[in-house]
Amino acid sequence: MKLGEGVEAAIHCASMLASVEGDATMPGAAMAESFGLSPSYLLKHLNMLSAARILESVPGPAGGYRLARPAERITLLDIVLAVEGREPAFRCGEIRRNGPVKLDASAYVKPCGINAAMLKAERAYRAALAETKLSDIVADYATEGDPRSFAASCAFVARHQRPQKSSSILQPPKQT
Amino acid sequence: MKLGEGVEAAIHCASMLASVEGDATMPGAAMAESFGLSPSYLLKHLNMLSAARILESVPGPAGGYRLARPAERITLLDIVLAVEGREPAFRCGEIRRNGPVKLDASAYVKPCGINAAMLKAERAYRAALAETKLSDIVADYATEGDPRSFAASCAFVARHQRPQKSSSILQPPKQT
DNA sequence: GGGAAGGTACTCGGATATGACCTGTCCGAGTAGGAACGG
DNA sequence: CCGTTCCTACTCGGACAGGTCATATCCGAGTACCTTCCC
Repeated sequence: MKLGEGVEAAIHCASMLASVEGDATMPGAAMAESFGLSPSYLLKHLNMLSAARILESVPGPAGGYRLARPAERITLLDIVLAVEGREPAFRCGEIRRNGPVKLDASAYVKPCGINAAMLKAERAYRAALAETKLSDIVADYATEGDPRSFAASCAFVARHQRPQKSSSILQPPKQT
Repeated sequence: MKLGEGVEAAIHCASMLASVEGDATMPGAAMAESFGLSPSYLLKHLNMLSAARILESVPGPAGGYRLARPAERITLLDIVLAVEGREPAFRCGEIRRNGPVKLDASAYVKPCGINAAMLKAERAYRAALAETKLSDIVADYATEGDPRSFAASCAFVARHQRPQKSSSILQPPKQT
């Protein structure tokens, strides 16, 4: 019953990526600097998020990461499952049938009651995570959080985000 | 997000101990044999349960383990917390303040919204575990489980439980 | 024969090796941008 | 002056060590029962 600390980093990065405009990207090194983490290690978790289709990665000098879909359609459950794996925390090893007395396999067709109870609790856990969207986190941070911290985050995002070439068609790169 | 397999063993042992009569005890080695586990390792988990006042241990040749209170007053949450520890699974490292830009400490008085959301989910998890009593597990096993498996468990308990000296006053040990 | 003392066997309890997983780091593949060169 | 080519710098991605915790095991402390000895 212990979550890796990569979960915290992943959620923070995702909520930061929710603040970038349009299809602009943000390098993983910038986010690592923002949270005081090892860049190479953070890449590992961001890679898991992109493998789960939560983030998109763009290679190249102007590359980075961005959300693969709007923040309203990303839940905390998506992020936690992507980083920690989709298997339930409690795995029934069916130790009840490991005893010396060997019963017929037909005696174990009914699922283990303990397993059912543990999985019911885990469904409640996942349901609570699923009803919290990433947009809720961002909105709560904007309204409830300290204005100074929020302003600093916005400035950091504006400084490090990299607009993409396709978006530069909409906005001419230079006005002369 | 992964529970140790000792949790499963602990719950199975506790539900087995719920079937012993009165203040009789059952040795840990018997339960280890019943589930095909390493006796020495199972003792470790049973020791944690007795440290949490869920089980009582009696040393000596007629010793063993028994429930410290009725099964109606033991929940799955008690067992899980005793084995896995009481700390929440998600630990907020406050990485938001680890960045290069140093804000005043007053900017972080409000708790992290991510931490609040994760803890809310964990409260739901624990609440679901807390509403399942050990007596429910046993009753469900007696009614829903396979009769052959239930009979085998009862026979195993009757064969390995050790009545205590104080109870032998109520039931004379030998009838001649 | 009765009681007491000693020995034995069985139990739990803690201290000690081993292994797997998470953590942390490094180097390589790929691409966009810019500079240099030729037309 | 414009287009093409090459180069460089920056990015992600996967492969490689180290640390920490769960797993597994062994040996010691303690107690009840049994045997033996003494009265």
